[in-house]
Parts: sequence; structure tokens; C-alpha cells
Amino acid sequence: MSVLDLLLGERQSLIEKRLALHGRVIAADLAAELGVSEDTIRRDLREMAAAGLCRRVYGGALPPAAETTFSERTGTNTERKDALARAVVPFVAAGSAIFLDSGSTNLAIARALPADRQLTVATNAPAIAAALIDNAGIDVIQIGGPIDRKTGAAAGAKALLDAEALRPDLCILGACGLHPDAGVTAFSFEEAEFKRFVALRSQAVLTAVTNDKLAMAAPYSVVALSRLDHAVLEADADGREVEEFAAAGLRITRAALTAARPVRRTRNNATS
Amino acid sequence: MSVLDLLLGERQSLIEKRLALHGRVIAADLAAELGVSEDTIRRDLREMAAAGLCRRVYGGALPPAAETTFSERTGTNTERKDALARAVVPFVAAGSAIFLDSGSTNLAIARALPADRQLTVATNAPAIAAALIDNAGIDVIQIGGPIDRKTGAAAGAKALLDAEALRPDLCILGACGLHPDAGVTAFSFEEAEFKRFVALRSQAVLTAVTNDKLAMAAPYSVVALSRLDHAVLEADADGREVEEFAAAGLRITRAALTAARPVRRTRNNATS
DNA sequence: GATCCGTCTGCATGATTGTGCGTAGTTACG
DNA sequence: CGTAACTACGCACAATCATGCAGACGGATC
Repeated sequence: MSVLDLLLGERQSLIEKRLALHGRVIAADLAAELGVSEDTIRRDLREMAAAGLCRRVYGGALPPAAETTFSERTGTNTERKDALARAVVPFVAAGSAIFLDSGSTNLAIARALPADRQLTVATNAPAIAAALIDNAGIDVIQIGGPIDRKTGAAAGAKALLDAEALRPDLCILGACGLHPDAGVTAFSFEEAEFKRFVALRSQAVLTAVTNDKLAMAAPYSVVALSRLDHAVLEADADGREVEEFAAAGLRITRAALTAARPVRRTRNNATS
Repeated sequence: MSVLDLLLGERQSLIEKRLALHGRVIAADLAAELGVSEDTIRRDLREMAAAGLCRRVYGGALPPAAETTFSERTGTNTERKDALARAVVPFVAAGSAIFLDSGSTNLAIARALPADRQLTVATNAPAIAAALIDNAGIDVIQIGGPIDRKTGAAAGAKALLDAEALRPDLCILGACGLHPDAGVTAFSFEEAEFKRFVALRSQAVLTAVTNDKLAMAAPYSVVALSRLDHAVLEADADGREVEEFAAAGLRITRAALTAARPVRRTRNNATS
């Protein structure tokens, strides 16, 4: 047999390859195939999940959440995002023109916007534009260009050109991370460029982030905390972190408490 | 039968995909198809509904309210539009770049496009772009500009400028009317302008229309019949009208018959 | 060469999870 | 208002899982 004695690392990278190829792996199958016990496989999978290389599910594993598309993310934590969205609404003045960045939290904000304010909303995310069409009180402007599958939005050169025509009263940034030192950050270079460009053209900049993005720093910087006018956080955001932000001079608004559900565990990866 | 052992997460994301594709799922059908009990499906649906991934209804589930954006029209005749969409798919060559115009029929086409063709799809309708994001085999290009609430798409000067960058292999027009003399027509001037502009830049032009648009002429002309390469009509389109189109030199394809059925009551007639 | 030490592995155990089934309650529809 | 389809809930069972422990293996040290 070719695969009887594999080093630990080899086995894991083989699992990883198999995962990418098939889109899923089953613990029992892997054990039989690699000639080790299911226990060992489970240990591998657990370890890989902790490293973000896969998502653990009953019976095996699936590709990591990082590879999940935009629409898959919209389904998670909806209640929290809705609560955040409701807290953002008061910041949107009647008659104003705002830019609503991509992101699942911002999609929730789009849905929460009332119909009685005669707003103009520009967005680079088709899903947000589509959600806004039903709202009779909102004029929608779509930023064009190639759509990035991960973010579900346009963020390239074309989008930047389109955005040049805007000078929004308010920019609601979608943040991949919000960190006391790093400020607002994003997962990709182009995305960060675009966000920064729009933010700097706006009269005010606001972001609403769920707890899992708090104190996270993604690789690319969008804007420093000092350029951010307001942050909307969850009701149960970690107090210590909130204080750090406040100390940095950031104005903070907390969302109202959501009715706690008996949480029937949604699918996340292990966030310790 | 084909897939007996799906991991939990897979089953749910499969249901999610099916939901996006068909606009609804039926618990009993899913159970039979996935080889699990209805109970399990119901549990899945309940869980997904709690996560905001679907809306639970008696007998099955529907997409979350977000996807009902165009609800007035998207919701009507879905069966017929799906059938039309399936008939259009063969005209979309692998590797080609197409323009997919706005309209609820074209949204059905977007959902029907397979993932294995490496397509580039440009569209002026955010709802279509949003629907396509899930398709891993498709690069999406969004035409920007202010979104017209009636059509749910960009069609103004900005959109025209954006479209100038395109030279599609195939243009799938959304028609407000298809008439033997008037050709393809639209309800608004700007819309017609835009459609014509894109159609004239395309190698081939195709349109798929439901019966209610057959032999209808809207106020503004898009292109003459002679400029249209192909029309996809319903299986039960009026024969006399179809002959008129054929006599005008238009190539016609008829969609397959749909087994029209309501959401429930699928018990007896097993000839699906 | 003998011994120690850290890591990897497999096994046993008790806990957890997913599923199907029975039963009783609810809903749509004629 | 009755019926059939659909649904929720609790239970039982099997599969899967996490954890602790012991043995195997390799490298380092004496």
C-alpha cells in the first residue's frame, strides 16, 4: 500500500487536498483509506478546524467557512444582525444620500431602512440593491463592475470609477475586522482600497459589526479608527474591548438586546 | 437514491440551493429524494428558518423574504418561467460571455444556468447578479447606475456607458412584448434604448417570453424581428402566432411541457 | 547501550448528536 | 364541520464524538 505510513503532516495535507477535491470528507472513509483509526482522523479534523482549514460536521468535515460564498454567510446570526441594523437606522437622516457597503450585516441594514425618508442609497452589492428595490422611499444607485464572489460586491477599478461620482452624506462601511489599533480592516487588497476610497469621500463614516469581528484585524487596512465617526456594536459586546474603542475616541452605540433563543446551534467553525 | 449518505451540513446547503433554484421546496419531495424521513427534512427546514435561510410554510418552505424582492412578478408563473429557462440553457455555449437583461423570466434563466460552463454573465439587474453569485462557474459583471424601480434594473446613461465595454456572444433580451410586426418592444423609452444598444453590440440575440407577452406590442421599439436570432416560447403558445413568427424568419424553440402543480397535493399523480 | 521524554496512536468509556417512529395536536380545504 | 395532510414533541437507538490512559516510536542525553 502506498499510504500505510504517512507522517502526521502528510496525512493532514492529504485530507486537505481531498477536501478541496470532493468538497467533503467522511471520517470513517478516511480512516479506512489511510489505515488509521477514526480517532486519529477525528483528531486531525479537529486540529485542522482549529486552524481554519476545514469546518467540522457530524460524520466528517466540509471546506472552511472562508470559502463559503456571500449568500451562505447572510444566513448566519441573522437575529444579531437585525438588531444591529435597527440600531443603525436612526443615524440615517431623512433626505440624505448614503453609501451602503457590501456585507451581510449591511444587507440587514438595507432591509431595516424605513420607507418614509426619501433616501438615495448607493451600493456596490447587487444583493443589497435588489433588497432595496422594494422600498418605495429609496432611490437606488448600483455601483458596477465585476462582482467578487467572496464579498458579493464590485470592488475593482470600475467600481472605483463609479464611486468617484458619489459624495455621500454617510458611508456605512462593512468591516471584516474592527481593531483598536488597526482600525477597520478587510480581507482583500482591492476591497480595502475601494472601501477607503468611498469612506474618504463621505461626510461621515459609520460601521456596524457583530461580536465576531470585534478586536479582529484582517490583513488590509481600510481606515484608521480616527477616520471612523461612529461604531454600532452588539448589546453583549465585550466590555473591555468596547472601552478600548471608547478610549480611542470612537463614538459607540450599542444595539438593543435580542430575545435570547435556546440557540439550536448554527453552523460555525470553532471560534474558541 | 443517488446520494444516500450526505453529511448534515451538505443536506441543508443542498436544500438551500434547491430553494434558490426552484423558489420553493416541498418537504415530502425532499425526503423521498434525499432518502431520509420527512421528519428529518422538517427539522432541517425548521433550523434553516431559524437561521433566516428560508421561510417555513405548510408543506414545505419558501425563500426568505429577501428573495421575494420582485415578488409581484417573480412569484407568478414560476413553473412556466422555469420551463422557459431550461429551454434557453442549451443556447448558452460553454466559455461564452453573455448579457442577461432584466426581467423575471431572465431571473429564472439566471437560476437555471449550470455551474460547469465557465461563463461570463453581464447584467443590469441587481437581482440577477445576486442570484448568480452562488454559481461558482460564472463570472458576474454588474452594469451600474440608478436602478429603475419598475424594471429593477439600471437602464440610464450610466448603464449605457457601462454597456459600451461589452461585446457579448449572446444577448438574452427581456421583452415586454413580442409582436410579428413591432418586434421586441419595451414599456419605457430609456429601457428600450438600453436594450437596443446592448442587442446591437451582441453576436446573437435571443429572447424568451411567456404567452402573455406574445403578440403584444409595448410603446417603444427595441429591435425588429429581423435582428432577433432566436425566440424561446412556451410549449402551449398559440400556434397561429408562432407560425406568424416563423413566417417572419424567426427561429423558434418551444419549451418542454410543464407539469403544473400547486405547492401541496402532490400525492396521487406520480407522473412528475 | 540504557534511559528519559515528548509525540503520535489506538482503545475504552461515557456523553452527545442525528434520525426514525409513534402519538397527539394543528392546519388547510371542501 | 369533517377529513386528510401536515406538524411538533418525546422517546429509543445507533452512530459519532471527546477524553483519559497506556503502549509504541524516535530522538536526545547520560
